[in-house]
Amino acid sequence: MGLPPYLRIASELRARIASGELRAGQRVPSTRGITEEWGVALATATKALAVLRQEGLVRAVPGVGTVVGGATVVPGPPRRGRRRETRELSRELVVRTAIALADAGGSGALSMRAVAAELGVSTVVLYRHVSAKEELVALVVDAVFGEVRLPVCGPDGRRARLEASARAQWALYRRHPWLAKSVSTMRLSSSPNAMRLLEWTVAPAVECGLGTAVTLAAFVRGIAVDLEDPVDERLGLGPDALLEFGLARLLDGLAPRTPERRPPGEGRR
Amino acid sequence: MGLPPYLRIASELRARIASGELRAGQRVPSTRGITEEWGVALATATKALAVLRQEGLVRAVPGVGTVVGGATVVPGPPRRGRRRETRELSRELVVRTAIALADAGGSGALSMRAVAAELGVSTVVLYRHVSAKEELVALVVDAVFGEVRLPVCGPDGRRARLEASARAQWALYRRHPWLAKSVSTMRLSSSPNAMRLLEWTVAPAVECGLGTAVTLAAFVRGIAVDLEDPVDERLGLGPDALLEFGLARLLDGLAPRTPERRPPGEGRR
DNA sequence: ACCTGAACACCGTTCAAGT
DNA sequence: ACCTGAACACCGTTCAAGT
Repeated sequence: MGLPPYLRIASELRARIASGELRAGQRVPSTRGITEEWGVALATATKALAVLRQEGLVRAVPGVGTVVGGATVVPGPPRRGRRRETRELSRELVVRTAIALADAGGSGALSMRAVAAELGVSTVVLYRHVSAKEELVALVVDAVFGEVRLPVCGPDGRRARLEASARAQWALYRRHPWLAKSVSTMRLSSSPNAMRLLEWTVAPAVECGLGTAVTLAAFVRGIAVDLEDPVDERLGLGPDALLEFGLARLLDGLAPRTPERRPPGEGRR
Repeated sequence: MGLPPYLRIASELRARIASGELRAGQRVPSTRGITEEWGVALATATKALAVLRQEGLVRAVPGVGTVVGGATVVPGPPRRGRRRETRELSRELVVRTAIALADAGGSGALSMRAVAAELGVSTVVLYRHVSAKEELVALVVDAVFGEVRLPVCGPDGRRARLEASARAQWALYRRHPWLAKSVSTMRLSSSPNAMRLLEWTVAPAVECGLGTAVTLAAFVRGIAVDLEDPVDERLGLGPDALLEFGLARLLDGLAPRTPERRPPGEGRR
């Protein structure tokens, strides 16, 4: 039949829902899953899911994925006081919805129009909460970096702390494969939560400057941009193996196991 | 006046051309220059130049920038044989034009429609030479990596060779500030010229595996993504200082000055 | 057979008309 | 005063109508 692939996939999924094979609350295939099952590009998978979302058949749930069921209330913060029952649009809800869409559909799914549609409001309404998409992306990145839980008395050895920081960042990029691309379009230093992480990385006991933390962060992000697309194995190394190999070597340079050199004075900020 | 900023800038530049302040062949301000002179975003600068290009007042010249003068023949390869005089559209010319546009207007200026407009053909024509934008970007990246001139008998010391490779890559990213973002949307391993560079990096004499070259490349690219936007100095370090600091530490790890450890067997491909 | 204008399905952002 | 449909200026890609 002559349907474009994304419509064909959408109607196959629609049939699965209609037949009861996929029930309300159950997850439909993720974009990644769709690219594998149908052998199509990420953009096609994203569009297929967007069709079903538009129809109200499925919705994006933060931290879960795309599930069957009409767009209802995105789980919000615990209600306090006697506010009226209807969900109130807030900057936080906009940001949370954007994250849910990106988690479900990749970086291509993070658009002003898609966020508005998911919330059931017209696009212009978003501009009451953010000045432009650029600001939304910055808020989204900051919110995601806010997920990182840093131990208050973390490891004090330099190498251990740098490694802990790098692994925390890597875990974040793994959890949100679209994140590295979004980070690449903004200044990480404009995110308070990212700065908090960088400063934790080079806490006083570690005795090195912010440049060390930024170098580490650039390396981790440099590998993480490959997380969104399916790996090709031509290099014989997937992103995880690359991270392990490169991180070990970088730590050797930044924090030799036998401490003999201290990173040059870069100004402790 | 109520004109949007990009039209205001376009008409100011138009006036400079009309008055003779900017003459045929001379360079008009680059997008970077416009962002600084008028205090606007990169996208605005790009749009302003696009207006003038559409009008045929200026054109993008590979390796030079945007210059005054109607869209005529982009300098092509030396003509051989007795082909007719009219410029013939080829995949190579499409790629060269795309590079010129990106050099002149940043990564945002690399669009199918803009390339077609610059060549004076309709957009569909491009699809006779590339299958999709994705392929065009891959070709553009490969062509740019082809600019790197590698010494046939390069440095044989491991550290010296790794450093030479990293600096060659950095120079490329500096020359094409949009490159890192384009590379981030594709697999570097799909570019023959990039693979050539990676293999040169870990030539037999250097005694390490491709993983070393890929680690180095990920680090350099991770810092290079910040090259397109104007720096903020909140971290106290610009990309150049970051590269110097991080590269030195990474080399310490990958190729210690007193060679005592050899990178683990990663398979020499 | 070849070529391309117009369309389709998007995008971010703004304006003007409506309540 | 507030809200939003429709518009504007894009984007990548495809189709169908024209020569």
